[in-house]
Amino acid sequence: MRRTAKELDASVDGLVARCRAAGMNMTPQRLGIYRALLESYDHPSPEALYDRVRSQMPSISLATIYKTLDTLVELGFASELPSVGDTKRYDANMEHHHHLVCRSCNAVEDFEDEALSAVKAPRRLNGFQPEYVSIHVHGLCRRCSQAKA
Amino acid sequence: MRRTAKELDASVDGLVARCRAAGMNMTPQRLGIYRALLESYDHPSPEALYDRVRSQMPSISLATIYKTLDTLVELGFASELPSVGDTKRYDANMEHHHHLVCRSCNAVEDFEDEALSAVKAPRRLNGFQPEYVSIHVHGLCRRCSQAKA
DNA sequence: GTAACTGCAAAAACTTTGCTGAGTT
DNA sequence: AACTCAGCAAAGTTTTTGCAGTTAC
Repeated sequence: MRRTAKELDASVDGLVARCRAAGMNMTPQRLGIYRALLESYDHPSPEALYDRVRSQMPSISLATIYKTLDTLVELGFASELPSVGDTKRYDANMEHHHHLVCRSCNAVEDFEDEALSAVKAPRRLNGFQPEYVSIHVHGLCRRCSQAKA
Repeated sequence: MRRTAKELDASVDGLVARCRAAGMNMTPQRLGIYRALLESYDHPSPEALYDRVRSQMPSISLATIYKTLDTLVELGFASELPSVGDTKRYDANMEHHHHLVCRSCNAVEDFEDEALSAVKAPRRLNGFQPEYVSIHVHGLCRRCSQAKA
C-alpha cells in the first residue's frame, strides 16, 4: 500500500505539470506539502501535516498548509475526507479505494478489494444519479483489538 | 423512510427510560431536541437543529443543543456522522442504513437496500476485525442533476 | 432538598482572509 | 517585469467551558 519512490516522483511530476498548465508557480512549500501528504498513510489533519512539513521546513506557516490543501483539492491531487470530530482530514490517494475505520481509535486505513469494488449502486434511487460507491468497513483495528485481548 | 408517530413515541419513551436508568433528568429541552432530530431527515448540523427547536422553544440556547447532542450520542440515541465541510452532522436513525451523498450540494440522504446490506467485509484484512459495512453512494441528487439540465 | 440542567457569556479551537514582501517564471 | 505566492496577523466560524440561577426528581 505504501507508495514507491518512483510512484512518488511520478505524482510530483504530475503536480508540476498541472501547475504549469494552470499558470501557477511551483514553490518549495507546495512541493513539500504535497510530498508530505503523499508519504502520509493516516489521512492527516492540517495541523498534523503542519508538524510533518515543519520538520523539513521550519519557517512554513499553518495558513500556507490550509491554502495549499485547498489548491491540491481543486487541482485533483488530494481530497478532503468525510470525518467525525474536530478537524478536516486529507488524502493524496486518488485511486478508487475503500476504508477500514476503527471504532476505538478512529484511525482510517485505506484498502483495496476487487469484490467490494465491483459493488454497484442500486438502480432505483428516486432521482439520485449515482457516480461511484465507497465502502467503509467499521470495526477494530489490529492494534486496538490486540489491546482489548 | 419517515418515522410514524408511533415509532417516534417509542423512541422518546426509550430515551426517557434510559435517562431514568442513568439518573438523569428529563427536561423539556432534551425532549424537544431529540424529537426535532427524530423528525429531521437531512442530518442537521447543530445550528440547523437550533433553528428548528427554537421555533418551538424560543429561549433555548445553542450551548444546550451542543451539550444535548453529546448526551444523545453517549446514550446511543444519535450518532455523529462523518462529514466534509465546516460543521458536525447528526442522525437519530440508529438502524443500519446507507447514504446517498451529493457531490454538488453535500446533502446526505439515507436509503436502505437489501443487496447492499448483504455486502460482507473481505476475510483478509490484515488483523482488522470487521463489525459492519456502511456504503456511501456518491453522485448528484435529484435536485442538483435537474439544475444542471 | 439535592442533584442535574439551562442559558449566558467568555474562552478555546479551527479555519479563512487581507496584506506586504519575497519568490517564480 | 509581471504575476503568483508565503508568512504574518487579524478576523471569522464553530465548539466548549464555567458559572449562577432554575428545574426535575
